[in-house]
Amino acid sequence: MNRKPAISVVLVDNHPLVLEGLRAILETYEHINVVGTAGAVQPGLDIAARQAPDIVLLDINMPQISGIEAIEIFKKAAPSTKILMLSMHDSREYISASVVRGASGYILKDVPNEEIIGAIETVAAGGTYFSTGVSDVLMQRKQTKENDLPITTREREILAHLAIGRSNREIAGLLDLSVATVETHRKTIKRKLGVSTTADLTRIAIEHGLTPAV
Amino acid sequence: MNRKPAISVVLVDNHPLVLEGLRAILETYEHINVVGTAGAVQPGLDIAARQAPDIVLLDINMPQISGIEAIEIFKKAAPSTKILMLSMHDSREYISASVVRGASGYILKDVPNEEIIGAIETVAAGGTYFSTGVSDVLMQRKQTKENDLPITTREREILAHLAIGRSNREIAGLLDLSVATVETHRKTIKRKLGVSTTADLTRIAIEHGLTPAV
DNA sequence: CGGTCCCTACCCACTACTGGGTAGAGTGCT
DNA sequence: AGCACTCTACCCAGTAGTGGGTAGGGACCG
Repeated sequence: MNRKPAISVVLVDNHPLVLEGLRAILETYEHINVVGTAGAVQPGLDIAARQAPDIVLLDINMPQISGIEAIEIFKKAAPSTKILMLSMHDSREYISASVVRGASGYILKDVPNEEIIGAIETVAAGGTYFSTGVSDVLMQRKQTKENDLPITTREREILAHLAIGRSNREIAGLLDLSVATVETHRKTIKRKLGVSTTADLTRIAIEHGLTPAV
Repeated sequence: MNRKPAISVVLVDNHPLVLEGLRAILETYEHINVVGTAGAVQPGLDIAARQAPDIVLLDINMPQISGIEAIEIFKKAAPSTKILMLSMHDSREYISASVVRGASGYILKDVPNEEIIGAIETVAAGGTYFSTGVSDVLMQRKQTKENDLPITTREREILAHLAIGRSNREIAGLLDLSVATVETHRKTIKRKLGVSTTADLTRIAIEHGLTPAV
């Protein structure tokens, strides 16, 4: 059970409970070595830069700097360290955002202890690990992304405003455009998306996460 | 430090990490006695019914039976036991729902260990404990609820449709009404709510949970 | 340099929505 | 019965959005 060299792990989570729990769980395994814990991104970075651990277990929901944003910062501070995300949610956005930024894995906090250990071992060995269900989410996400909205940046911006009920005039005012221009964009968007009503636009905007997630 | 009789506590949380973390934290205090842990409501109930602990620490987010629903069940199974809710979120709905059902306290999982201990002591002594910020939320909630939307059922229904961008005609079709009637409702809603644009209606509908939470 | 795309902006006729009314039928309360 | 309220529905004049065009300037690419 202890043939491999020990895996060094740093824990970053703003919940003391989770930190304690993780430490307690991981310390029962001889081949896993918790070399530091941090309650926020910055102290975590300091530890990671000094220790260059094999793995950073990074909570996704943290105040100030979120775990997602922190991925790239950790990658710079300790390039050889693998990032394993910890989350309460199997949210599409979080998962794909993590993968895009270079995380090696994404595990949900409610999985059995053994799965967490398995994930750490897999990622330390250079692999990737995603909790059951997470892979499906990624596949779904990829599909959605591939035939993502075939509209331009400006149009996407206009769509976001339209979707929350703003009038052409309001949008024109906000973006410092002529009302006529907004109308043109609106027409183009509808033509490109093959819809004719505002309700359809709203629906599409919500589906694609354009509305500011109230 | 150990003059008081020990406080018996049962932990119920579907996250093994949180259970371990809580146990680790609480066991460092001599006057707190973790007499059982459970990963779901049902086993927690069995323990609580047998042990009649002073306090049940109950996670709010659990599959099948949520912590909120569990409050009343625990109250029945062990009437003398105080319920202290644990949550990741300072959500208005959760907090007020917990209070209404008889929880003695509500603490957020990201508070310092000392605050958790303090909460347990306070609740064991017959008091109530709410994490900083939670009280404010309760006050807010009361206000919001009291002057909730002053519109009729029918108007609320129309508003939900309007807020997702449906046209008067579409709504008339869906509800089997004359377009004129929908327009009248629309006017009444705007007058009652004191707004003039569709964007305002959308905003209000979202704030009050009328939009079907996509 | 020519082609393509994006962003901007306008014209025109048509349709939808707005905001001001009024009003009848039904319900519930006193 | 009288009153308040809700839901329904219409009229009218004004404003906003729609759907069909066209078009110039700028960026990018071969």
